[in-house]
Amino acid sequence: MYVKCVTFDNRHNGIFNVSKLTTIVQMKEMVAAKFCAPIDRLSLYFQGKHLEDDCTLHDYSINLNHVIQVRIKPVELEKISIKSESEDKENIDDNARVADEKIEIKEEVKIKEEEEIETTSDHYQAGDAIDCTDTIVGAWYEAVILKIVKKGDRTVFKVRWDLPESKNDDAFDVEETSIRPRAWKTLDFNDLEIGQRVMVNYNLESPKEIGHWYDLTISKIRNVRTVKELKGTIHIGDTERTIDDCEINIKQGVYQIEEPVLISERDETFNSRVPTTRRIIPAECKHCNDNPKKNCRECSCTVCGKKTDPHHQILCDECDTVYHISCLNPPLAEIPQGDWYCPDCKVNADEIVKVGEKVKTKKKQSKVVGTKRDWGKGMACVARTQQCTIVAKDHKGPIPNVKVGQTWLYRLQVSEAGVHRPHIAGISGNSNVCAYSIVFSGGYEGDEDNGDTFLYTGSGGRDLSGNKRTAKQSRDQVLTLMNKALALNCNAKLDAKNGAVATNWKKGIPIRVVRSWKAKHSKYAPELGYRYDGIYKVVKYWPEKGKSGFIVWRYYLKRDDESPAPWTKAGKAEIEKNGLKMVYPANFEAAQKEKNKGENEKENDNEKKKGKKNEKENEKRGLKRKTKNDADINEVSSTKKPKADFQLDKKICDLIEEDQSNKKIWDRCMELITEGSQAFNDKVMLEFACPVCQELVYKPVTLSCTHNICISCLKRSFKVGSYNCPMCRDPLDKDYKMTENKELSSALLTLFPGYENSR
DNA sequence: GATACGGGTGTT
DNA sequence: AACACCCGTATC
Repeated sequence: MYVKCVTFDNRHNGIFNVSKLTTIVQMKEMVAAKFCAPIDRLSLYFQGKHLEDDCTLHDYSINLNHVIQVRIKPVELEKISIKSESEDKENIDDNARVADEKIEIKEEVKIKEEEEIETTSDHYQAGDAIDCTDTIVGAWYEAVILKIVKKGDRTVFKVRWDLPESKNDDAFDVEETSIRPRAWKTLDFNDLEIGQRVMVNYNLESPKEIGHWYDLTISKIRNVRTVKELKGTIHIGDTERTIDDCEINIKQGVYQIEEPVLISERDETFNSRVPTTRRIIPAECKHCNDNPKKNCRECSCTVCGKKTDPHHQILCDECDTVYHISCLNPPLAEIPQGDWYCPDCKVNADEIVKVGEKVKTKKKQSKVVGTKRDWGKGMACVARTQQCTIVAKDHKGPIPNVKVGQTWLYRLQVSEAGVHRPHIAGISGNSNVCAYSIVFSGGYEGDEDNGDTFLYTGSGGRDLSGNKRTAKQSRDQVLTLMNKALALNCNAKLDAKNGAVATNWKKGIPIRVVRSWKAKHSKYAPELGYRYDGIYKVVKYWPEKGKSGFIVWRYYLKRDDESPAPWTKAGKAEIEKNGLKMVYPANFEAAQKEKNKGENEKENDNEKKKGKKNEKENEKRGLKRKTKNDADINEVSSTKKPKADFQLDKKICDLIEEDQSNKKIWDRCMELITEGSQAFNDKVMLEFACPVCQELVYKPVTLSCTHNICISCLKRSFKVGSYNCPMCRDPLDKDYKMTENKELSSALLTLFPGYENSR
């Protein structure tokens, strides 16, 4: 698998071919070589965690395309001066790097030395109860000012959260913009007005549950006798981020936002009006809702559940489970010094705690470390890096922007493209609706391929115990799950006993068919990877005793697609015309190139050797070229270099021509036409992405600032009082009349047929 | 929680 | 070349 390493300053980066069992030390060696930095000055981080030398990438769940941060520790100042004086021979690059670091260090020191002088503020003083936003959640929490200081020319407030357990030494620095006087006045629902800004409780993830306290600009009030409804735009902290159309749970109260008051204008009531209770926020333990009277084995002692005697409770350094030391077996007399692991985590005493080693391998994952196999170099278990959102998961028929003949190297990429979503399963569908797509891999005995028609076998009836993914038939297949789904595509009444024949096969529900290169006995399979072969339909299906002796369900599929099949002469011409190229995983080609480059530099290979090398490499990877008997297949000479002479349909050209208001954007897209339809379509999708919903614009409005927005997205934005272009903030009139750019609409819909179904 | 026509490495 | 083995992931 491939991972990317980047320094914090983004000055160095590189892609590395690693396996799950690659250790952090090995990783450091690779990084050191590539970044020309001494290994002992490297620190690696992943998602904020420091990576320990003896652990593996697997221990930290580092997967394909993940990014590891690299810190090159600066050398201490004195050392630099000695070094640069004594080692004049150091090359220029190195000197420059060292010099840079020197500056960095000086800056660090400067910040540290910055003096804090106690000062005063017009609006606040020490001891004030305030509300303060935090940078992570972006909500307002109760806090107290401890001190006001001057750092250089900045006024900084030293505050702490107003919690029973919070102490004065938990103080942190904030700017004046992040604080305001403590809210105290709850507003009557009947007094609320549209456009008013108030503070409410909202849960971003599950709006019905109790959440944190955010500012809200009210956009809708419904107040009838039985129903009280409040909607509006939630503001995240003091930033520009907002979320429109949030429905507020008003049971928690609506607070007035307090404006800062000059200290000179404060009256006696100012401090006394601060509420004595704290506002509600989500419980830390969902299990017991933080109820101190309730026993809870989740957030308290896992043995007795009692919340008593917190000073004698310990946390396992591995799994964070809580134990009373007296509840342990055998019990401990006192809290142990240093790391402590619970009985469950301390399975293998000699695996635990080397000095300085903090992160342990997780219980569930430790098994893999025991294997000798260099697991994880492949694509078998990696996660998707992209999601197809242009159509819904249950989309039937072709995927807009995916042409017949498109191939992908791995199933993962087919999934990312939205053509066939499951990673392994051959049939994608819903047992109550129909099947959407299948992969024909010829993996079942009796699968027969005649190109335009083929015999497909259902799934199931295999013993997959022992964590297997495939196996021999060991029992009868039944017409349930995906087998039933595929049967529903047939234009006939479902018969789970005897099967059925379509009355009019063309009227069946379309199925996207992907042919796998693993269908070794098929003449129609691609040489490598997975190829979209277009729409097929189920002509008939029936149960049958397979070679294994068990019943399997068979399906006879027939092609029903306007585009020529990829194995025909016309189909090959189409592929060439459209410039369809194999889709590789992200970074795959770059890493491959890198690898070849490295080897070529080493051996100073010539062009011919390079070619051979590539072939050899591919062979090693199991990507052998297939030799096949293609006697009765119309083949276009494969020695010819693929060249895209793709041209847009006249119909589309005319539609584009009509969309004069976007001429410049279309011109930019047209520049890519020589690279084939794929490149062109990708560009169109990029250029015409709605800045609000990030999808291809649907029913677009073209603003005078040239930006295109979905009419529904723009309406939503207006509804909450934002009268600007969402892209460039160009002001718009409150009464701006939104009109759909019909020309752009029809051009896009013609270019991406079926797209409107997903909107 | 069960299911799945992947994609690797190592062994026969 | 065939097979045994193993795993994380997405979907139902």
